[in-house]
Amino acid sequence: MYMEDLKIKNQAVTLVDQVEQKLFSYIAGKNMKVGDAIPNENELAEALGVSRSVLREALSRLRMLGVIESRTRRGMVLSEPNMFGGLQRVINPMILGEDSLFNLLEFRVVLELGITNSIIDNVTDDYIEELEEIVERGQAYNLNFYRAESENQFHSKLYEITENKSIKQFQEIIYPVSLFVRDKFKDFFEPINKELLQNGALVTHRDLLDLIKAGDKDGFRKGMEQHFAPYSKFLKASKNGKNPNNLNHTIGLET
Amino acid sequence: MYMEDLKIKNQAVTLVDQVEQKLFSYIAGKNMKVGDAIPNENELAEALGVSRSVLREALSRLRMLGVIESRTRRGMVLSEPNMFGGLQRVINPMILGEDSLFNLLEFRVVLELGITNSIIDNVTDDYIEELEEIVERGQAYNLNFYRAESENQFHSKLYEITENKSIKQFQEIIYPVSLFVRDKFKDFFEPINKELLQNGALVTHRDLLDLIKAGDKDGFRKGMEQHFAPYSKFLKASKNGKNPNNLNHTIGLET
DNA sequence: TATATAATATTTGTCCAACAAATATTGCAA
DNA sequence: TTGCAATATTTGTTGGACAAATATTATATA
Repeated sequence: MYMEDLKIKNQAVTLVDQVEQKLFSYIAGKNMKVGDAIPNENELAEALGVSRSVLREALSRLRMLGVIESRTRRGMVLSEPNMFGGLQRVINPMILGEDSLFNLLEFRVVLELGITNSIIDNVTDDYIEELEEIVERGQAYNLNFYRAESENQFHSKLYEITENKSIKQFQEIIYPVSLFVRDKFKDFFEPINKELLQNGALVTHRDLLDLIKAGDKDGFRKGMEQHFAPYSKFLKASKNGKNPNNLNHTIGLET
Repeated sequence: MYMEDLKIKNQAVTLVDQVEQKLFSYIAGKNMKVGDAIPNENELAEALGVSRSVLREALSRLRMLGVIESRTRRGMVLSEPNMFGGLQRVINPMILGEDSLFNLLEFRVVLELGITNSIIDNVTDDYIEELEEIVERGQAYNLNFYRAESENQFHSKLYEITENKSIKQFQEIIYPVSLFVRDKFKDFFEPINKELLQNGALVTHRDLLDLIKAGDKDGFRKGMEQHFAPYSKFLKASKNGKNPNNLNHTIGLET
């Protein structure tokens, strides 16, 4: 028996939770496909032995996730859910703790390093032209902090090149986290960027684009690693000083 | 005006949707933190000008996402949401279309290639020992299809080494997709694995572990790329034959 | 007075009944 | 057969009621 099991549950599992569970297993169990009809509310409520209100609270959850759609008199049908709809909702209000924020920042870096091969493989002349325009529009105004617009467009375009809608959607949802962290801890990032600039180790979007054009997988990946160096340093520092509150202190020691 | 705007909405935005939206902006707007109390249902319903039922259907959604917790008589408080709770729910029942499944498969490959650096940086003797045990337990029984248990444990452990809970949770949710696809299209994977085996190009978990122990970042990454080669080939084939129904045909042409 | 116990009030969880709005179906008329 | 009107059905929304849990208050006892 694990210690967790001893924890007093803040609330017994509610009827709605159980119904939600049953609905999901009903759908999964019947091997239903998108477009298939679902019994109407009265039938479901009776079959489940709960009131229509409880059922509807559960159905409301499925509706939010996009698992079902419903129209008056036409009933409910299964639909293809938006995989990251839930993520989008909970990220928007920044109630996430710093641990989660840092995890997401690292997630983004990892993801972007992971797609480098795919980018080189998939890139076309059209894509390169679009990247060119984005880079030209985004003249750096402060170290490697590009104008937010161009910054976003450039990285967004990289994901677009993978032609993987899920990855792209995910990136667009968690991208604001990078901005948030970068802004909140600018005291950490600015000296690092300054140092990189002095050492000539700053990898700009222009540099990255040139590497893409050269079709140099290893070079491009290493370029990306260097481009994300400030984030990597930040994440490393945050891991050493476990407690986020100590972060500023940790930073003071490291710079 | 975009064409999309012309599309007949399958249903006007419902009251519950609007209330959900307002609740999220309420939370975001007030800069609320975890643990903060939320007005009780009657107050909220009145303030929003909707019935308690509608409000509760919206609250039910926030509860599912873990944004709020509620207990009888103690009211509702903000809580730290589970970022991937929604994803977990919609992935479990395999109602996702093949496009989404393939995207998720690629997502996994990308992610695992992206964490290779982090793994080399973070790995400790303890982790290596755990990996050793996992590899020993999992003697290959059929080409590079490891016993499912060991397969899962090995890759799961790699994510664990990153010490990023979000990435690990994400991986665990989408991992079943790999198994599902691999099983569904085994006619595609088996000849490829056979070919890799004959060419001595099969990278096993043992090989990967040796690369990790050597601390060889480039080697480890290339090893992972090779380890995922069957998936990469599969994804490439699926992209060429756009229509998933043609996939078997495409495969026939390519092998 | 301090403490334990009982009564009370409040808040979420659940049920029920009704009506509104949309729309599929049926029946009727031209 | 086609077009239109009446009907029925299904989801959307409201309001009220009670149950269950628990915080708060009042009461009784040492």
